[in-house]
Amino acid sequence: MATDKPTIDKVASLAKVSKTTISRYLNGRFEFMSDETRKRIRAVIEELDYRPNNLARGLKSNRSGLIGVLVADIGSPFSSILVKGVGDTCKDRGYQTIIANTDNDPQKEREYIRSLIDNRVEGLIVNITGQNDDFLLELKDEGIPIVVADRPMETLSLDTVTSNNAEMTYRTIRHLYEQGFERVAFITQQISQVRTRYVRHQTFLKACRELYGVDGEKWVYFIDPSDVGSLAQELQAFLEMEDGPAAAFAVNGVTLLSLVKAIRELDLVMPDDLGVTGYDDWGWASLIPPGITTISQPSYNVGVQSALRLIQRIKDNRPKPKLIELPSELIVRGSSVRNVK
Amino acid sequence: MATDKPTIDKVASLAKVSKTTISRYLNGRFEFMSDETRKRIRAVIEELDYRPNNLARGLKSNRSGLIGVLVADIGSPFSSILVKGVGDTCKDRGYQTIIANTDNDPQKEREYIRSLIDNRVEGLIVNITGQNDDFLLELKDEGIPIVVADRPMETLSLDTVTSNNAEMTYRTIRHLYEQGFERVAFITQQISQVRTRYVRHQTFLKACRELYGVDGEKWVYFIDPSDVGSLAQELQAFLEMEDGPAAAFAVNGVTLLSLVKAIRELDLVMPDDLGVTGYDDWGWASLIPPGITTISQPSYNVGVQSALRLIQRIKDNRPKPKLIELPSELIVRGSSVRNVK
DNA sequence: TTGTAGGCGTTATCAA
DNA sequence: TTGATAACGCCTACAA
Repeated sequence: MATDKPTIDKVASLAKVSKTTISRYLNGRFEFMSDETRKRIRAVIEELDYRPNNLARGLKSNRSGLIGVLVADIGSPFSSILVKGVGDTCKDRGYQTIIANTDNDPQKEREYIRSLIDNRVEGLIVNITGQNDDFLLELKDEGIPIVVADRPMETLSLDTVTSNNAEMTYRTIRHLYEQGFERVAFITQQISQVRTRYVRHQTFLKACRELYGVDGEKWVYFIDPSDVGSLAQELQAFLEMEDGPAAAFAVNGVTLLSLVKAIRELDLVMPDDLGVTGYDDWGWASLIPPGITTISQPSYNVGVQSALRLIQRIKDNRPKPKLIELPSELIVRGSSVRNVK
Repeated sequence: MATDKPTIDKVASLAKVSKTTISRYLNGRFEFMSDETRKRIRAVIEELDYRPNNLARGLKSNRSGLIGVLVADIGSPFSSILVKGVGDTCKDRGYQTIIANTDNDPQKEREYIRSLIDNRVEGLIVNITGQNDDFLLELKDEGIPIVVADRPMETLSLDTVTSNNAEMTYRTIRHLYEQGFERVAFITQQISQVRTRYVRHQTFLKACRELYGVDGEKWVYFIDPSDVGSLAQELQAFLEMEDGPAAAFAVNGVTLLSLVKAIRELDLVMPDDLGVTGYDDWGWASLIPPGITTISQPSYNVGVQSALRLIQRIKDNRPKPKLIELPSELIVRGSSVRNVK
């Protein structure tokens, strides 16, 4: 740095008071301060454009003003909008967010968490990979405030903010059923340990049993979203399996995108050849004729609520873990509506 | 925190050496350290799961290991992918990124920058709003390493990583011209002070002069992307203005999305009623029949290069500012290809 | 090869 | 109403 930043000592000497008084001023404790000194201090601070050093503050006070956020994939709209919700909320309350991207890699997740803690973040908002539960619980036991965003832990032993996955999945399958589709392909990435995928998968099976009276497993397709060709093949096979109106449900936005690509590759017409539904309304779903039926998640609000809960917990870490489930919205469009009778 | 974290003192006492030695160990200066003490220290550190406090480190050494990143809108794929590029690159080199979202608001931009500096970030990567040039230059003069990502400053007085906007815009208009479109609407948000918008706008005008021999201003439409209805009206007016094949160019991804929505609202057929091109290939452009012609920007790489340049500059802040222009790609799809002769 | 001591910029506890 | 002074956890001359 060319020009060295002014420190509290410099302010003190120019204002002709001790640094204790400056510190009081900085922390808004004017109770016993004469108006005169207060004004003098303010003048000096403005003059120097003095700003306290947060590292020093944090070191002394154990309050860094930093909140760590881990997301699985910042490149996906879900994560980035969630991050925005967190950021806006934290800013308003005097916190800065440090964001790290785990790429769904449990090892990266651990490394980043360690590093965030080294930077003395006051709390953590985690979109978990699902493979570090024990590690997270240790941290909790060490007293670090943690909120789990979007993907719950199986045990729910941490504060969790998510959306009503089971309900919406069921409702969507029922919608397809009521529209007269006679079978539904469930298109998903490997479940890995991702709890939302798991819940959606299980709910799908349940809906198949209760509505179609079948074991849904035969309609489940595990795919790699980047390999549209294979997906197209699988889809073809699904369609040829039986006659009658068929539909598909994509487990998340990335998968839905692949699904629509595969449909285009096969030159299928929605909903006649295949009814289409799935997770994540990312702006383009309405544009693809005849409009894709999607479940729109409250990502921004998940971010906001996670941040609020975390900040609460930073102030008082005693409360029992709480589960907050925010509602998603099923947006029905042409791709799942059969106009034939 | 329930269990207090171990400090360097604790490690020192358990390892029966002074904290100087521990500090040496932590910083990898084993040159004059006996193998035995080294092992002993390692054992104690593992045993305690000791990790140094970054705040204390940064306070003393003036190296926080933090890099600040400001983006205009983290919710847009452009920003979030850029952020990912920055994050990946920084992580590999031992830096953490603090990300802040300015919402294109110059005041927020200033506030965030101040706050990042309070946290002693070692450098800044900024997707500038374009209205804080003086402020940024002051910071530069104070010795803070800064890289401008995507949106250049008019004066180029800072390191800049961006893409070849002028070239790609010109090439796209020429493509439309060569396809026999007789006029081109330029759909844009308010330029504000956003340099990329400005450059694209100016290039459009230039292309109009050189190719069509007209003043392109009459074909420029300033729109609010969230107001699809108005855009549809304007588009209608543009189409009715004259006969002959007409096309449109959207200045960025957000605008392109609105444009396509408006086209759907008006029930226009691409490319017969309107040829469509524009910035940002965000995954869905290929899905909308007949496929939308887009310019795909190297966002990830802009992030990577920005980070690399910044880290270089953190090490040596003397070099003259450099402009790095990365190539974008024009992806021609059905929306701009006239198959009639 | 290792240790002593002082300081980084704050905050907090006393005492005045 | 204000000020000395001692931390916070680490790094680094300098000394041994």
